[in-house]
Amino acid sequence: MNIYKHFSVVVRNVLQDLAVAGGIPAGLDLARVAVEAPREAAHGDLATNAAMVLAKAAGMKPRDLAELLVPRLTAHPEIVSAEIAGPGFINLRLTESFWRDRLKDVLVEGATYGDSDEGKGRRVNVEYVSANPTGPLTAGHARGAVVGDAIANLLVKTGHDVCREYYINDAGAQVDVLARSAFLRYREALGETIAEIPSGFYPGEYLKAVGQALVARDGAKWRDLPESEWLPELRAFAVARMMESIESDLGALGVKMDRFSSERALVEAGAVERALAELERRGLLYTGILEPPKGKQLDDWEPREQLLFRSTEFGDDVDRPLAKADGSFTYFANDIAYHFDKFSRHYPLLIDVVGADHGGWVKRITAAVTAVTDGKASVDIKLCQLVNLLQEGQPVKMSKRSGTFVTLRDIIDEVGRGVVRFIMLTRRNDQALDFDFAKVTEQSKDNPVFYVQYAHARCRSVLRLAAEQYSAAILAPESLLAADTNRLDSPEELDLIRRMAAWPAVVSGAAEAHEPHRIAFYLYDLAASFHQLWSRGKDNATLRFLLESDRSLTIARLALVQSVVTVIAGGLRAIGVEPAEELRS
RNA sequence: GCGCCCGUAGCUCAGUUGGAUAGAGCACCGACCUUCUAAGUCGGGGGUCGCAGGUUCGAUUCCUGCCGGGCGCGCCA
Repeated sequence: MNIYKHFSVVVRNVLQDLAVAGGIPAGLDLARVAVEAPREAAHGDLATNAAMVLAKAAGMKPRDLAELLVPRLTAHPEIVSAEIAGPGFINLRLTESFWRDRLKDVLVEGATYGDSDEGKGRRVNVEYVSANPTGPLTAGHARGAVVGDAIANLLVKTGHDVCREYYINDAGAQVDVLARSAFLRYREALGETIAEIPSGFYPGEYLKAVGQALVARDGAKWRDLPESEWLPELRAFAVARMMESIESDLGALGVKMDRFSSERALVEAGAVERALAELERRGLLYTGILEPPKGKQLDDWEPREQLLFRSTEFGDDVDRPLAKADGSFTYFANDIAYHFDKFSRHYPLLIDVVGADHGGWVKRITAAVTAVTDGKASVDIKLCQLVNLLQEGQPVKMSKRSGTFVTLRDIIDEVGRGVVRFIMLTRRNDQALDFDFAKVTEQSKDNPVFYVQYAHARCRSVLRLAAEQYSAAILAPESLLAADTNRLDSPEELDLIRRMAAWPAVVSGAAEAHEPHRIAFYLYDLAASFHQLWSRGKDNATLRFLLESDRSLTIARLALVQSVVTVIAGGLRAIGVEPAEELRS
């Protein structure tokens, strides 16, 4: 149950009743009425701004309106008290049994606790990673991969029909460079000595395997042919090899795409012409001359007539070129075609997870999507800021040009998949993130992955011990569901229950905002609540979970512990992390 | 020059889409281990939410202008 949505309905019903009774005018706009958690727990369990946002329209003072609402709210069986505070807030306190019933929600729903059908099966396309197929995935790609995948998971949990998609940029000049670089390695594999990789080629060692594989397949077949003969074949071969490696790296991270879309295939199928025809039909194309960009030195700037898209009509700063001097389409034109293609596949909601260097591209693609779909599709672009790789606080040196860089695979091998995925979500996506190899594997409170996993492991340890001391039957669903949860009455226990009750709303909010980092922060808070409760048992033996002398209380506490396991495990899985059974090393 | 992102405790960052006395962790000071894992917990000090206006019952949040940091800026992808 999403408690905020639940009580939002309660408040709205009260307002309707009040309108029927003539206390307030009928037909007030209730859109801004909100029920949320107060910042300070001391203020109560929930707060509503109803009296404040409706006061003006109702022609009343906020507090007077609140006075009318309070008795009706208090009459609700799940509400203990309602009091007016500050400028007109109504603070609600809920019955303890309401909170304890949420524990039953967790136990009954298990792994699906927090899931909802809010998305109503709406189709969403999440495009992420989309790294150029010219080399292995790097540390930088890891962030986009994790963010995109977690967003997709959250959308699935909230009842959306999600497509995880990778766009292969296999149509530009960079894949020709790849092909030529692979050809060098091919000759090398045939026994030639390549002293040094010339500039303008990719120097990476990973291309040796591509050269060898081609020899294995075709022998010396291509060696003495002119470039025009071998280029298309080598390009296709090398791209396919790169994509295999990329897919396998993504697999190591636990990311599985539903679809790989090839830019080249799209272009060859005439998708660009179709998309541009769509824009033409709406009168959004013209031929003109752009002003030279200011503040940047361009020695070779020559004013030139070119095909332009009126992106300024949709909020962009300048109109954007669609055709190059040689008549071929720009990357932007292909991008429009690709987004139109996604829309044509019946995805009205598009999410693009891209690197921060795409900042300047947001306005134009947003404009293009609106234009080419006639406003029927929207795109949300999540820019992921840099990941700074550190070792004990010192930057790890990387240079893609010289071919030395830290790959995604290196990082996973070093710290594990779960750590990579969790740490990548410990900042908002638009905030730069430090990834310190020493810190992320440290077993301390300073390391959020460890802290959360430790809470889960502690819970599992208690459950294992319970099964030993009593019997496995004590942990059976029917045993835990029959627990007398009224025995859970300490502030720490109730705090933990309240936090777990918030989980469905956290999932819903994170999914709606496309902000998976909220899950990581929530899990940290939940873990803290649990560690607090745990340590109370240190001071006072009667506060431990397992009590020989009191079986009924033990069962109630085991129900609580099982719920914590369920919520933490569910939360970790939502961001693609496997919960740990134990951390003792 | 223009655009986008960011500016919150000494440091690293949250802040539930505009709410009340702005929160965590680290660092610092002081407590707690014959224990279901002390790899942890509790307490304390610490703030002009970059600055100045505006919008309104109410602004860290929205708008405008400055200041500071990052990224990007025709025919590359």
